[in-house]
Amino acid sequence: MTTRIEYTNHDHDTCIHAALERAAEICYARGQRLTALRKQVLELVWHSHKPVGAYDVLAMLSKGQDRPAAPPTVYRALDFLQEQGLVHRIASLNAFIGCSCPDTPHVGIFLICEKCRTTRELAHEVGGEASLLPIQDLADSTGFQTRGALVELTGLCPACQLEKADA
Amino acid sequence: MTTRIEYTNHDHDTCIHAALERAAEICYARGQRLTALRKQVLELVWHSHKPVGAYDVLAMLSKGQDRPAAPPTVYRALDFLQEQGLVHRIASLNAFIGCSCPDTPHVGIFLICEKCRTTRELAHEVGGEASLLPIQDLADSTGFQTRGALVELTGLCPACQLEKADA
DNA sequence: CTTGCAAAGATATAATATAACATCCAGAGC
DNA sequence: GCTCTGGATGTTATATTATATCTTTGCAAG
Ligand SMILES: [Zn+2]
Ligand SMILES: [Zn+2]
Ligand SMILES: [Zn+2]
Ligand SMILES: [Zn+2]
Repeated sequence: MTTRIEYTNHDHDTCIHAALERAAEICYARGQRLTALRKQVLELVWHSHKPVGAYDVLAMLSKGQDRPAAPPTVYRALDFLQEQGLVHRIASLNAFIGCSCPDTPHVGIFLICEKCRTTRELAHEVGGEASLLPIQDLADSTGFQTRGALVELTGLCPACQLEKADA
Repeated sequence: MTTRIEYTNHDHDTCIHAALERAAEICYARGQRLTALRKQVLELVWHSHKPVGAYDVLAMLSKGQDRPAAPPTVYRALDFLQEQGLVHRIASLNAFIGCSCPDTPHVGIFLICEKCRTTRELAHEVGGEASLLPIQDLADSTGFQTRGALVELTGLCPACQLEKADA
């Protein structure tokens, strides 16, 4: 049984804070440096439960600064965060989202709402990784050696289904 | 049991020809116009079993022309071909590949070789669509209403595994 | 102190994709 | 045949995403 998460009416500051704490622990344990910039980018990515573009991060990062940041600044930070498994890239949106379970490496499985863009990661949930096995098996049976994967489902989140029914 | 397809040493002209024939039939049956340009773009996408970028198509299309084609020309043709299910977009590569089973609409499942880029579509094969069911079920259990999906596995194709063993 | 190295800054440019408007052309109806 | 019409294509400009390259900074080991 999968727990249903409601993103409306939740204390998102807690989400952000927890993510930053865990990121710091993980990087410390691995001898990696979660610098101020990297931490700030991670915080901006966690700004919502919707994937955020690199240039959105760039804009947020630059807001109120005398000199705006340049693209490589953001991309480098995002590269680091991806390497550490702290964020995932959503290929279908050219955007990034914080990983909800960065402790162990995993293939991300994402449910992306076409209407509100709210995106939920399933991989870490009960049965998440297991649900990939049939595809893996099929790939194996063709002699393919899988090293990475990308699973993105698009559709309507529960909240947006209700809205649609109202209209 | 899945049939193993070898892309080395096959008569690829036959692949291309068959794909164009079927595309013509499908478009005719649907009252859609497979114009000369669209057909040419489809042929260029089928040029290999590797995903091809829009600008690669553009370059091939423009070769030997007095005035080179412009990006919208190619993107419009690719949009049409995608709508008709004749090509798929590979999000992780920003590239396009001919669909090997365009008769019925389906979610593409792709095996992408990291070394030679040869890409194989599994969705249409025995068990292909079925292999998505566990993920679908998991999505359903969270109340998500799935409308589309994207599955891309990266790794090594059989041929490149052998090469690696040689080295 | 200085030397080395990773991170970040700065500049330029590449690669991918779309907006907006003009023109063409095949087929329907007269 | 002629004209009207709508989809397809041509054309120009620009938006969006990402990277290459070189310089500077900051920190810590020796
Ligand atoms: Zn994750
Ligand atoms: Zn939604
Ligand atoms: Zn072939
Ligand atoms: Zn290969």
